[in-house]
Amino acid sequence: MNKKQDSAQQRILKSAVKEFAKHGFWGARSSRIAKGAGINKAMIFYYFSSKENLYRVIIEDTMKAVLEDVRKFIMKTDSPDKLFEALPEVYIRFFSKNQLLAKIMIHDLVQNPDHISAIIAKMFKQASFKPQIIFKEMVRDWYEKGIISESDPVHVILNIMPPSLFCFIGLPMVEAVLDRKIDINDKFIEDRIKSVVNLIKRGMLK
Amino acid sequence: MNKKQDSAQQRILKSAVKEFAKHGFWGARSSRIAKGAGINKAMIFYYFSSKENLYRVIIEDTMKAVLEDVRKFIMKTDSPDKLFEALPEVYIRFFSKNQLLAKIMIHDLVQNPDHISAIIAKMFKQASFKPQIIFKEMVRDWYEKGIISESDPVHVILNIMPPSLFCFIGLPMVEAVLDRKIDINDKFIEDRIKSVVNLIKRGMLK
DNA sequence: GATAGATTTAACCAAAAGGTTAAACCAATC
DNA sequence: GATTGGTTTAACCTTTTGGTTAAATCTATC
Repeated sequence: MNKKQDSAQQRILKSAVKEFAKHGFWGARSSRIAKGAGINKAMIFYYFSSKENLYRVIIEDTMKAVLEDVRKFIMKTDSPDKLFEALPEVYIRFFSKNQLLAKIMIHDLVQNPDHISAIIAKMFKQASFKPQIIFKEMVRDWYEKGIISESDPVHVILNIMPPSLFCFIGLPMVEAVLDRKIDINDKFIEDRIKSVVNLIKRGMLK
Repeated sequence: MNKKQDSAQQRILKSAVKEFAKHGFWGARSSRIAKGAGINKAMIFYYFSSKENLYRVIIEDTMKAVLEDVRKFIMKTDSPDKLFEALPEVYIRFFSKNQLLAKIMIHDLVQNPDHISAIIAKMFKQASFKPQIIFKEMVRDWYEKGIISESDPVHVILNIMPPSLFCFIGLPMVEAVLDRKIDINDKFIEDRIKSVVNLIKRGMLK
């Protein structure tokens, strides 16, 4: 730990991310967060006023970071080819670097679906670009031109996001099914990106 | 509630499934489970001895049911065509009927990856058929014959499972992104199956 | 209708949880 | 070196939790 480099606040945040990822909101213990951060438990409440608020800060920071990455990528893409390459890549790279955040997000999504969707909706309202409209129009346009084979934007997203986002969470099941250990190294990440891009391009582009 | 038809044990199980799905293991409250089942809290411990054991029973029953469904389907399939149609269908149908169980499984997978993989491993050891070997050999064989384009069984599974399994959990995010309500009715289920089957067959078959 | 065994209950308990508090500490400013 | 304001601590408090217990009730068998 970089107890001297990081401020108490940052150390609390780092420790909390680990704790929430491992145990979810309800399983997380503020005493363990304190211990992990090497500070007194009272400091959590001094800086973040409550466990719930600390959690909220983490979720919102995470979502902002993901959406910012996605935004950067999506703005650069004008053709389905590029989009179907860029989206899996940005998701997989982000969540392979931030596997703890992926876990926290999944937790939140399962336990409190309205929470995360409210955050997304709020961010989109504030943002200058409107992914809802951009994405919907893109898909309709491409389908009408006969470029892609899937007409419903809902299924387009559901075909792209889960194979990218959930691969880290689902891996233990795959390991069990195939009776083989898989470690998430650089090669695995590159392979996963290639496989998903290939799947999506061949599966949805005409 | 069918308080007269179901036994106390069954009512506890039903109520517990709801509670665990909504709040996860740590967020679940035995008092709420009791209330939901319309029985005294002590009965939970009378029949299931602990909250943890109640949880274990539910997880194991669920896994058994899923694997039995999958087994039935996989035994009937000898060609990649059939497998790539059957797998998404069995997953999507099972978890659309048992969305609460899907949530519990995801919870468990995130919070305690070793737990669920140990259950799977144990079941496979007891089972007469060996999906690990069958699946691995199938994929290798098909790849060598040039039937499929993905050689790694890990990625084959990661391309099939998540778009099927996680679609119900991920839906709130899709709703937020597209700014549209989506209800999971029969038509949605059929569309989802079609879309995934299409994606996988076109994406991985040569 | 007495006995026995399973089922159900209200009342209780110890431990652990999130959160508070008041005092101490520390660094900068005057 | 006294004052100020942010930071840190140990000790404490309240509520809630999973879990227990001993007595009561029901059910069936003889």
